[in-house]
Amino acid sequence: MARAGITADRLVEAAAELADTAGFDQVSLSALARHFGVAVPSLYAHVKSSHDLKTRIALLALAELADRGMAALAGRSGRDALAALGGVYRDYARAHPGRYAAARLPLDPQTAAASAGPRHSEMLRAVLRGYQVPAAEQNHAVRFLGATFHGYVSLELAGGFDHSSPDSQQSWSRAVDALDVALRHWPS
Amino acid sequence: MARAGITADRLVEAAAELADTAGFDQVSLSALARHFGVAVPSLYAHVKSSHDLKTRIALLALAELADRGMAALAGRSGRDALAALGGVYRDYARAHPGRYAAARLPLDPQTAAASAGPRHSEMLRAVLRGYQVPAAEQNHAVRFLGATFHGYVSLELAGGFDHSSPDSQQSWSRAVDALDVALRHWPS
DNA sequence: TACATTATCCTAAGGCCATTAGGAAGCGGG
DNA sequence: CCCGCTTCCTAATGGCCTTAGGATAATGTA
Repeated sequence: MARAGITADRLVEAAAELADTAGFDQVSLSALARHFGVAVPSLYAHVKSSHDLKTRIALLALAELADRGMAALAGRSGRDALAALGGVYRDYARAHPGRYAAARLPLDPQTAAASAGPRHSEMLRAVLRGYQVPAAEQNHAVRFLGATFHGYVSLELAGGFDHSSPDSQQSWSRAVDALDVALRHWPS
Repeated sequence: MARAGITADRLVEAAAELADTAGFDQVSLSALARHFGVAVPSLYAHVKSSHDLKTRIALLALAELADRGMAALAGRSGRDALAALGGVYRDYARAHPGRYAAARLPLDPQTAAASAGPRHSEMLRAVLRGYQVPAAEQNHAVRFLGATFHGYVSLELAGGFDHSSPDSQQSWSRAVDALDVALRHWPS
């Protein structure tokens, strides 16, 4: 019987692809086994469980997002950096909704610490360097930024802005402006 | 055989309770059948499907949230109204995480239109009455507010703020301040 | 009260999914 | 060449959702 040549990485890649096209909740070992023309239990040679597979998608998404974020932030500051980082999140979520959903998965503490998650906080903190936010307020501002980015992307992805004018691009632009204002006049 | 006295409402109430205590993803017809001491297919006399049940939890949550929001907004304006409405979302999500998760479920257009969803936009719009946001900017601001509220609550619920200082209450307070600033200096 | 209707509940059965156990077969190193 | 590791298989278990069709309790009516 010819081998299918499955590796953990190829599996995760295919799973991420499936998540983006069919929805994260459609990711299953069964679906992947069908995709690779293989029996379901065969996949257990590569991943520990269905949960393990989903966690790996999350780690992939967090890493891809962090890479793009770092690239976007390079050489930018202030409002430019803010818009660039926000744009990365938004664009990634629209291009890869399944991966983005995976990235919101709760991770156990060790996994989270070893993930690209910390890099995300660092990126938000880097954006703040372009504003005069007091040191003691940095964490608050990071949380505020993260919340708004995630919230907007999440609502947009859920289709919340689909059937009402004006189009989402304009609202996004305004949201970035509003964040810029809030950071420039950070309350203390 | 004694009847269990199940009604659709009691079913949804129990499901919502289960969602809050065990997690929304633990809500299943099986679990509810066990809870009521009844065979699983019996539940189909009251709900059309598992999806129908979850949708009803979402409608319940949206309605409860809207009721509390309306009550909190009564007699308040400006920053007070902003903080009150935000507090309703945050407190509800912390007290009823399962219901809050249900409320984020995508609804088909008719169901959404008949739900309490529209009341939520109205509440956000009511908050804006306390600020000088131009009419053409109202939708942008509504989306911005909704995104930040939801984003913050969502991250907090996922445990994102659990293991880092300072505590989430302070960050929340700052987030409300930041929103207030953004609305008072809305970019146009 | 007796009966018919309806709503509630049941068992049986089929399908999809995840997981474990244990066996066969490809593939590379010695 | 062949030993061993990895990959893959079948078989079996158990959980979930759903439909079909039958029995029974509650309700209203003659």
